[in-house]
Parts: sequence; structure tokens; C-alpha cells
Amino acid sequence: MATRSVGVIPTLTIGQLAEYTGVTIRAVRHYHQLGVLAEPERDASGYRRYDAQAVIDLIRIKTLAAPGVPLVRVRELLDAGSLELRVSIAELDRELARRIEELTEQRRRMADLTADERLYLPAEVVAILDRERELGHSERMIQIERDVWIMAVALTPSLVPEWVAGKQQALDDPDFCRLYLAIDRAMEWDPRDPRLADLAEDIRAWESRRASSGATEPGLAGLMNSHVVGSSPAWQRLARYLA
Amino acid sequence: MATRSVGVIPTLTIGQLAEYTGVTIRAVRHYHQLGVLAEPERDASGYRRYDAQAVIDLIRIKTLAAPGVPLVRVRELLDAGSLELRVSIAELDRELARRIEELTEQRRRMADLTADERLYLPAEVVAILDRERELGHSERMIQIERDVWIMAVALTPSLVPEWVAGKQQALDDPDFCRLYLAIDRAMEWDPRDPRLADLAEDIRAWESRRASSGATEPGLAGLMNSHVVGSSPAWQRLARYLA
DNA sequence: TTGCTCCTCACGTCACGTGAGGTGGC
DNA sequence: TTGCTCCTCACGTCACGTGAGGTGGC
Repeated sequence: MATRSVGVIPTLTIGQLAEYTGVTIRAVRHYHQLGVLAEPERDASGYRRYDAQAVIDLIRIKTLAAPGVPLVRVRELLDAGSLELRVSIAELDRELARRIEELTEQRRRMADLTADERLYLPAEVVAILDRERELGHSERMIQIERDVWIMAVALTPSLVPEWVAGKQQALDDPDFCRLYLAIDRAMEWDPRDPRLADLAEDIRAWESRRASSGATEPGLAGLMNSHVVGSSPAWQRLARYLA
Repeated sequence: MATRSVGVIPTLTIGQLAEYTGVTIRAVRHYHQLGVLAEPERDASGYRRYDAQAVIDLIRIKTLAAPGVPLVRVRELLDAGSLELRVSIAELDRELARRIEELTEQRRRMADLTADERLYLPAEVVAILDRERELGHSERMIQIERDVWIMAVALTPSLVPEWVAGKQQALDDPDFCRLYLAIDRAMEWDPRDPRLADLAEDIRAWESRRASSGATEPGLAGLMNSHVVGSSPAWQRLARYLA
């Protein structure tokens, strides 16, 4: 596709070529080995001698390879006609645009690395956790709930929207909020604390009101399941009252 | 820095973990091997069992590794305190911004891949070549000059600004332009053509006018040097007339 | 002789990919 | 029994990096 240069013009050594085009000497040799860049003539000392066309070819190779086009494809592209090259360049341009989008995404994610949940939970769940923080819940309980949500999303993502809706509804109910905070506080009570029996009563009452309203949500029952209660002796007692 | 999860919550297999976080199973094992992600407990079958903290850790690893942070550094970053992490994230953010700039640059360069000189010659030289095209020069001569410029920039970049200025000045002179076009046409003349002697006379006359004006430029002499004339028998004759 | 650039093997690196051969629960 | 997921080696890949040992002109 490119015409050969006349050949009567002075030539460059591999070091000069590399410096001018901004690649390493080793990279040039590598391109020769893969047949991406044609081997040039040698001088009397066996040194490679490059002409202007080599400069042009190498800069083309570099331009294509820099954004990550595999060298085998670079070779194909430059061997192919300029029409095919033009088509591929259009493709590569879209690819680069995509990569720029991706990096911009990654910058956003980086910013979230120190902030906690945002990165690994859906936004609605993060909102629920934030809402509970505002209600004065302990970080310990929030973290347990966060872990439960992570497992829920990982194991049964299809059920998550329903749970999210149920939890949001519950948090709109002042009775639930009081109850839920009480449960949080109860975590550190002595398991023989008499208030646990009253709390169990309140929970049962709320749950039956809720069930009669037709709402389907695993909320309290979900949190109070056999996996979670193990983290607090008081909660274990509470679960026994409810059973 | 992150607190351990309670451990009474159900766990994920390596496949579930990989799918949820969007990495391959092999990548997870690789992270274990390098110590970037802690090895979890095994179940009765020897299968790895992951908790919510592993999900969090893995997403952090992925977030850092995706834009190209070496895994050894990822390990250091996550082992270090969150202050150090924050500092490094600021650095990484600048790095990502730089990469986005770079990709944008590469998109521009890609567009120039089919257009010729723009990619491998400084803008002023490209302007000179374009100007000569407008004056009606043959592509053959332009290409020879292009190759001379490439070699000039590669071998003695410090002299290029002077040459560029000289050439621009010459192209502002209508006498030079006529002469230069004549030289272009003469390339394909028969070496015995009597007009060559007249042309040599005109060149000498122009050069002496130019020298007396105090301008320092290698222009015509540069083009008509021993390296280039070899490409045309008529030019060789012309060079002998001038010698 | 010393320093510099060039030469050709050839092994190393980084982040996994990809079988090879085998186990364990449904 | 078949199919699926998991397991541990261990070699392969891609684009070079990095010595190892040697040559040639100033």
C-alpha cells in the first residue's frame, strides 16, 4: 500500500529508529521476529539499516499496538488493503471510545473504594442501610445486615426486589422502627433480661398486624433467622421466645 | 481494616463468588496464590467456602486491578491502613485521568493513520509538503522530500527549525517556486535534454541572489545533494552541470 | 585499551488461560 | 451411571524485559 522510498537517502541504525519513533530496541526486534515489521538490509558490520519507510511502518505499528491491538492483527491490518484498514480503524475507534467510558467508570468506582457498601451492593440496599444509620442503628447490626444482603444478592438475586420493597415499607412504619431499634439494643442484653419476653410479645403483635395487612416480606423473620441469631446470646433467647 | 463478618451466615462456593463479582474462577485462585485474597475455610469436600467479607475484598481487588494496578501493589494497598489507601487512590485517580487523555490522543492518531504525513512529521513540515502539493508538485517528488525530512528529523533534529524556516521563505519567492517545479518536471527528462543546461544556469543565478540576501538555507542544495540525485538520470546530469 | 552500539540466543515476567487427571454430591 | 462443580498440578500465552556472551568502529 505504501510505495518504497528511493533508497539513496541515508539510513538509521536500530537505536536511532527506536529513539525517533519512541519504542524500545527490543520491541523493534520483536516486531521483526513476528513479521510485523519487515527485516531491513544489513550493513557491512551486520547492523540493520532503516530507511524512511521503516519509520513510517513502525509508527503505524506503534499507533495500532499502543491501545492494545494484538501484533498478529496489526500485521494483518497493515498487510490488508487500505479499505480494510479504514474499516478496522472505525472499529478500533469505537473500541477506544468504549475503553474511555470504562476508565471513567473505574474512576468513579475508585472514589467509592473507601466509602463502604456503594461498591458491592445495589443502590436501593445501600439506601436502606443509610436509612437505618439515620435511625440510630449500631454499626454492628448494620454490618450483619449488610452481610445478609450480600449473600442474598449473590445466592437468590431474583428475590431481592421483593425483600427490598418489604423492608422499605417496614421502615415507613414507626412501630417497626421502634421495634427494630429495640432489637438492635437487645443484642447486648443479658440473655436472662426480663425485657426480652416483652420484646418478643411486641414482635409477635407487629408481625400479626402486618400479616393481616397482606404484605409479604421476610423482614424481621429474615433477620431473626437461625443463621444470624448466633451472634448474640440475647438474640438466641429472643428467637426461642418467638418459636 | 475491615471487620470480619459473623460467620453464621450461609457461604458461597468459588463459582458463586466468581459470578457475583464478575471475575473468573481461575482469577480467584490466582489471587489466593499471590496472597492478595485470603484463603477461606474448606467444607467437608475440600471446597472453598466464602463469606460476605470475601465478596467485599474481591470487589476491592477487582476495582484496583482492573485499571492495571499490579497485584503485588494491590496486596500492599489493601494490607496498609485506610489513610495510605486513600493517598494511593488519589494517585491512581490521576493515573487514570492520564490514561484517558492518552486514549483520546490515540483516537486522534488513529484517524490520521490513513492520512499520510501527519503521523510521523512535525506539523510545519507537513504544511510545507501540503503547500508544494498545491503548487502542483508530483507525488513522486513530494515523497522523496518527505523521506529526506524524516531522516533529517531523526538524525539532526536540532537543525530542522532552521531548514523549515529557510524552506518557508523560499516558497514565498515566486522565482523559487517556478524553479522548483521545473526541477520536479526535469526528473523524467532525457539526461541529454538541452534544457537541463539552462535550468542549471537558472538555479545558479537564484542561489547567488539568495546567498547575497544573507539567507541561510540548505533548500535547493539540500534537495540536490548526492544522496537524492541518484533517483533520476536527468537529475544526475543537472548535478554535474552545477558542480 | 576503553566505551558505545550493535548482534543472537534464551530464560524471565505478569495475569491469568487452558487442558490433564481426579474427586464428591445429586 | 451421568452431569456438574470443585480440586491440584503444570504448561501455554502475549509483548516484550533482561541478562549472557560476543563483535566492530572510534
